[in-house]
Amino acid sequence: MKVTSSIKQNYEFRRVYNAGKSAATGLIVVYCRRGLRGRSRLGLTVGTKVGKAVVRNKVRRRLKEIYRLHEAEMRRGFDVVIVARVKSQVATYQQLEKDFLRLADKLGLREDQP
RNA sequence: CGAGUAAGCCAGACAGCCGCGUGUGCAUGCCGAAAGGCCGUACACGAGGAAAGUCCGGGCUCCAUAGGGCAAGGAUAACGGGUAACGCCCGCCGAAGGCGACUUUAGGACGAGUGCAACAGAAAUAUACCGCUGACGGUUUGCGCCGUCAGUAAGGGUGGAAAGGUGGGGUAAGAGCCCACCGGGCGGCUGGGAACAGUCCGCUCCUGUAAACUCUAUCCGGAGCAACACCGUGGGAGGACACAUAGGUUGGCCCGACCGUCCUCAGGAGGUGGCUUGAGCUUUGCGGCAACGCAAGGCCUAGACAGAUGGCUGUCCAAUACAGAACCCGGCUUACAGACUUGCUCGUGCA
RNA sequence: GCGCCCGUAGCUCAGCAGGAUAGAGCAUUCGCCUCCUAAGCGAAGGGUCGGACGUUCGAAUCGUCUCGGGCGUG
Repeated sequence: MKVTSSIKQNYEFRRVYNAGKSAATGLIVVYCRRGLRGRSRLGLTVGTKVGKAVVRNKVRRRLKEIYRLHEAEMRRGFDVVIVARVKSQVATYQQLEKDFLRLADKLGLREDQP
């Protein structure tokens, strides 16, 4: 991912949860917060409740892939955290993609579509 | 052909586009005093049979320990072998199941001691309720009946279990009291490397329970890669030096603000190593029933640190299960869609 | 990684050095009481003791394996 690094430290996640805006569907929750200028950052949270290691890996990889494919459309300079909910373990890739795009529009993370 | 049984093996394949981790090479664009880091690009490699549960056994590291033993605590339990070791594996014996191939098996000791055995039953490890028998006494013409004392585990019913079982002799009635056969135990003899087996001989100890305490034999020091080693801002402890209207830092100077200096020790956050070449995999030959061992040749096969395998499309296929390395090995256990191979057994038919 | 605990009625818990009817409180249903309700009183229903296998004459209790849940600690 060219302009996006990842959020790693727990306090950074906490800052986004507390001080950021959020939106949710049944599958995922998206938090966002204005961060460094020109650099976007992505954090993924897939808790133990979602499933076993294989299931969590699959959900995380799908979310990462969704973000990667739509990175070009996103506004820069935001810290974004995507939290997977329990239902996401049975969702298809297409469902996850649809929900993410809807939430991104709602939070104003995407550039205005031409 | 059908039914079964045992063992082994695979764990979707191929192609295209986008994307990820590690290593090597190239390029030198950016940062840096340098070491090096970031970015780009090419190539190679990139999860499992259980990576899982964490139930055992080790390696490795640190701590403790002169060396050894005892106690405590824990584990294991027929015998022989394999192994680095094991509670694992192989072979074999006994027991149980199956027509059979074969499967299952915590399988030492209750003849060292202690405990427990509810309810039922007269009585539960010792016993006389009913019954049977004898003696004495009473009663009766007599048979018999009643009482006291003694003998008796053959019969009754209870129970998981009632002094090993069956038959005969014997006796007042009975009893391993005696005999024959049988079960189990102990000692001897024969066979076997051993467990063990035996139409052999002797003894006569014979309820069950040790996944009850216990006894016997063997084994075990503790903790874990977040171990441990190195670097290590700030702060801490100790020592030496300096003793204060001093000195240092900030600053051109004053005011103001802050502060002892050096050395040693332990070391939070963070970083680097540990980190993958190993009781390794594989081919052939030899030894062994086998587990396995030996020799020669070949191969290098993830190493992350918020943690790499995903998305889309097409073809084949009946369909894709259980599931993600985290210091490393040997096992065990558990989960699992299916595909394939081989040996053997039983039944049926044909020649 | 290491260590520990708990699964029993719809809920909260007893019973766990084996003994055969598995109890208690709350809740549920029915009856009494009351003009009605609550409270009170009386009764009833509801459990394969998380699962499987074993030891034993007999297992909620003992052993092994397993499933689920929770906690401590570096």
